[in-house]
Amino acid sequence: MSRKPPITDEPDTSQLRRFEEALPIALLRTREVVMARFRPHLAEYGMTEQQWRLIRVVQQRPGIDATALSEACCILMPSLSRMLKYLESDGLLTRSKVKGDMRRQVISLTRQGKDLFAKMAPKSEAIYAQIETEFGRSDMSELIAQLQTLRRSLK
Amino acid sequence: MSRKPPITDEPDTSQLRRFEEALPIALLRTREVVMARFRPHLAEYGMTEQQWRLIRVVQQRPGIDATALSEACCILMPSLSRMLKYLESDGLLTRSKVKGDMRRQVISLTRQGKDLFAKMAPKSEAIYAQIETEFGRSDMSELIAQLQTLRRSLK
DNA sequence: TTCGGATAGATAACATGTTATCTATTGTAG
DNA sequence: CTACAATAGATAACATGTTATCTATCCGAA
Repeated sequence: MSRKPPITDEPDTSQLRRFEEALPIALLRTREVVMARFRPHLAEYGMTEQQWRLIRVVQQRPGIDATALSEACCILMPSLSRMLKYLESDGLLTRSKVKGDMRRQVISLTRQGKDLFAKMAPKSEAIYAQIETEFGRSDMSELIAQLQTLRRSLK
Repeated sequence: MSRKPPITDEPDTSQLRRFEEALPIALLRTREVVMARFRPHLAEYGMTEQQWRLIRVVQQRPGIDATALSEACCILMPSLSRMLKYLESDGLLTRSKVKGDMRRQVISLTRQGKDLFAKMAPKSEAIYAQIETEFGRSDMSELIAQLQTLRRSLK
């Protein structure tokens, strides 16, 4: 009696529950539900989720270099390079070389980029607060803490 | 004394913590750390994360239709259409029309698709078990439960 | 000092994500 | 029965994700 049944055309109900409950898909689904709240707001300003993430980080850390921005935004360098090119040509941010290390570049928001952030931030905050209210403020911070603990466990 | 300070070139440290701790980025980072454990295994078989997710669901639910597969895998229909086209031409799955509703199609694994699943599944399970061990089995199920609770709160 | 390794960023190539729209079919109110 | 809305899936167009590779610069050991 092997514990591995033969592969057949029948549904494998033994693993169905496992997949539906697996951590990676749970993280993905949850993120979808959360981001669904933000998407209409982002769409009003023609921003993608990633572009907004990037703008926010540069607003908080003007003069950040590309590598640190990539890490902070969870956007890999090839994607980031493309995005910076477009956002720069759209006039939302500037890139400048660093004296002392000609490989690096530092990034800051233009006036237009700062204005965009200022226009979008309040509602973005409001949406986040609403999510916090619906889920529960303490549950929210507990969840975030657990996620951080998991990351530390696996690193 | 406005609570909204003027926008300057100085780092806005008041919101830095918030972004780093925000739920969407926490979910993203955590998913990255988890998936990093699976990627080498997937790469050995030339599978992307999404392709493997799809294969697993079809293995568990042969005859599933495209809409249900899209929902189960968290892959939007336009992406799914492309993937099914390629995976079918690679001989890993089949699509067939449904008598009674000519719009729908049902999907099943070919022998080759089943063999691929059978080859990959054990190590995939082992990686998952290892993650469970490092984080803690009970913490893991608690986290998954909390994620589900959050999804229900927001729906 | 110099040469080889390391680092910062860009680019190529292909896969997937996202929104809008399209076709074909099905269900339904009138 | 018919016109119309709804549904299943496909396609277009563009943005991002992912791996591999490339260039330029920096750094450290011989």
